[in-house]
Amino acid sequence: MKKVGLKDIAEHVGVSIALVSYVLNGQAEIKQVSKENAEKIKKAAELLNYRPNQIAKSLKMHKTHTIGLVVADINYRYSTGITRAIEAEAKKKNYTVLFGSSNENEETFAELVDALINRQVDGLILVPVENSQDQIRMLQKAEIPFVLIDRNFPEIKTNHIALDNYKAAYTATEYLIKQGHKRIAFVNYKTTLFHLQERNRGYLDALKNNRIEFNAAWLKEVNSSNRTADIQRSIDEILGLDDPCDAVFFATDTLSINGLKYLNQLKTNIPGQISVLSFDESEAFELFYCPVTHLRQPVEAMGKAAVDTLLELINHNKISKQISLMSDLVTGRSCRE
Amino acid sequence: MKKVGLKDIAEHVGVSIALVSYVLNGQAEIKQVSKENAEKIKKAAELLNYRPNQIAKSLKMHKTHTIGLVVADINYRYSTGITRAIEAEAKKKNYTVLFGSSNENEETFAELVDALINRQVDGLILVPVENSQDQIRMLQKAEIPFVLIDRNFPEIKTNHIALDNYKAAYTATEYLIKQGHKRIAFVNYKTTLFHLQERNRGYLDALKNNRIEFNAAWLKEVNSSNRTADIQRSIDEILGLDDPCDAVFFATDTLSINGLKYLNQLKTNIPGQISVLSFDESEAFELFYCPVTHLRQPVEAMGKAAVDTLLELINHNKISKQISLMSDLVTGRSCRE
DNA sequence: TTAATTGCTTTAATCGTTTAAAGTAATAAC
DNA sequence: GTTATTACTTTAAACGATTAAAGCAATTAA
Repeated sequence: MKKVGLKDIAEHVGVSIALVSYVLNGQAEIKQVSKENAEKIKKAAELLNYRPNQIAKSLKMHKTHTIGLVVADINYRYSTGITRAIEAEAKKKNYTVLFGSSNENEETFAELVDALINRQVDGLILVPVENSQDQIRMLQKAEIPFVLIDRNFPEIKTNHIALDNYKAAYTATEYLIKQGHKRIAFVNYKTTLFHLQERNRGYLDALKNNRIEFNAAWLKEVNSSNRTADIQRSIDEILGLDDPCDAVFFATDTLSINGLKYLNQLKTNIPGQISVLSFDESEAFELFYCPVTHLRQPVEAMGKAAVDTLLELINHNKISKQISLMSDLVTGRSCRE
Repeated sequence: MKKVGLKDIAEHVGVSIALVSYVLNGQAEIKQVSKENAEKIKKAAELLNYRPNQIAKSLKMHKTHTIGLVVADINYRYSTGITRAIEAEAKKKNYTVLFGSSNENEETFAELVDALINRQVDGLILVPVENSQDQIRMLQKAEIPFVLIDRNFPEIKTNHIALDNYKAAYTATEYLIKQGHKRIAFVNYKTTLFHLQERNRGYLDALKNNRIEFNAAWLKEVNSSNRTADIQRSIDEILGLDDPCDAVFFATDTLSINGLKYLNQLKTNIPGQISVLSFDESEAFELFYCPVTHLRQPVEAMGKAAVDTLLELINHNKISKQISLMSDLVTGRSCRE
């Protein structure tokens, strides 16, 4: 079955292609197409099962009604949540989402961004990876509409939407302190990513402002390429201190899932021996024998904000938005009361 | 910064557009372009930062080098796994993946398929939802290359790639029997989806062939729109029998996660009181106090097979493939030994 | 010397749309 | 009866690429 185009409808009805185009684009009224022809054209389109060729339309209109989304890793809970939220919002606005996962790899990230641009997406929503600054600057120079989400680079002025990571970490740490913990460990990735560093800062400031003297052995930085081993060593260390830690705060869901697995292996009693708190969410947290207290990110709001901001940019409004959102502390039973 | 096209390069160098196109498509040799011009053209393309407009190319070539993927629900573990696998394989073959999630909704499914076709994807990989038969038949009539994955309709002859669900359920049930279980419950969704019904059949046949008399109270069918309550009632019932079940086999990860949550709430001892086995995988399974024994689907192989089959369809037409894959039983500690 | 060949380049049609501009026939105005 | 207006419809040029086919020198062959 060969593809039917405007031409086929035009021939079938016996009018010109233009007329068909007008009618099918709802311009029948303003182009004063006769009711008779309008009717015939609609019928024929239906009959022949016409489907507009978006490619041709895009070429002519210089608009694809598509936005590109690059997440850091599709296996993250955050990624599926944000993808769903962005898709839902985009659909409402009649946009399609083209999607890719960089797997935290700088080159894959660049390739994806390139591929999306070549496909003429109208704009991009990006979760940038470490060292992708040049790529971001390139987008700015090329004047391609984009918004960063989840992460941003403080040295580059961009439109971005992210959690207030400092405040989230601060609040959570303070929560642990209020629960009576005195020796709180913080396990984070070793990274230059600003949003994760902000979590360190929040943790440290909360300790300081609550007059808890920080012990350098409490802050653990895990190398993502050696995650499992590093986490195990970190946990061994914080539990093996002369004054062992009585709480551990994980900076991401991936860290805590790994960590919990090891704590299980050690048959550690949570929260009896040590309290656990984590950033992000995971279905595993609910299923854990003591549901894990965690900081839930407002992915729906983020997704909506990202799409809305991007569409403003696409529609030529020179806007500058840096949106900061708050996380919810979802209390489980993994923290001593 | 305005977009640079072949024309800009041609003007910059002082040659025709055709020459530029030949050089940039690696046809310099066979079109016998002079080394001098070829060199100049390449330099100019670099200098002007030329990016081919894939939209224009697609229009001309009637090929977008894009495949559309519709998963059932991006929140399923299966979906992220298969998406990743398909993306990786597609990338190897130089295809891009356009992606959507139907959320198990028939209309959303139809809309997504439509949108992808309008975008002129070269073919589709689909996880069809309940009652999407008409949509599938429409694709066949329109001769659009597609392959079904995970699920299929026995009444429609299609190319599809899926687990051997019967055998998987059979093997797992038999495993439980071999471990000495006598009263094995099976919790599935109430559905017309063939692949889930096959799981019922495998469960039932395993009982029969092992001379265990089936008790109708063991087979529970959960309504997905009332999942949590239905699961809880099911579990109450199988535990409340005169002869309570000593094992429960969940037909999907979503069912077992919900079920385990409730079993936790009841403070049931797994596997002491009841053994648990599940289809699919989940990070929650690993983190559960007794890692959950489960049937892992070979998503990488499936993704590869799906892409390979689809590309064959796209390129050479007329093949017929029904690929059946085997699952692995990953043994945790949730089954009595 | 003329014709054929080789080496390289340009012309122009095409893909399926959109849309300004021009065309046409019927009716209304003067 | 001529001109203007109205009510439609068609023509044709884009959009940015690909690629047969044609064009044009310079070289070789007859």
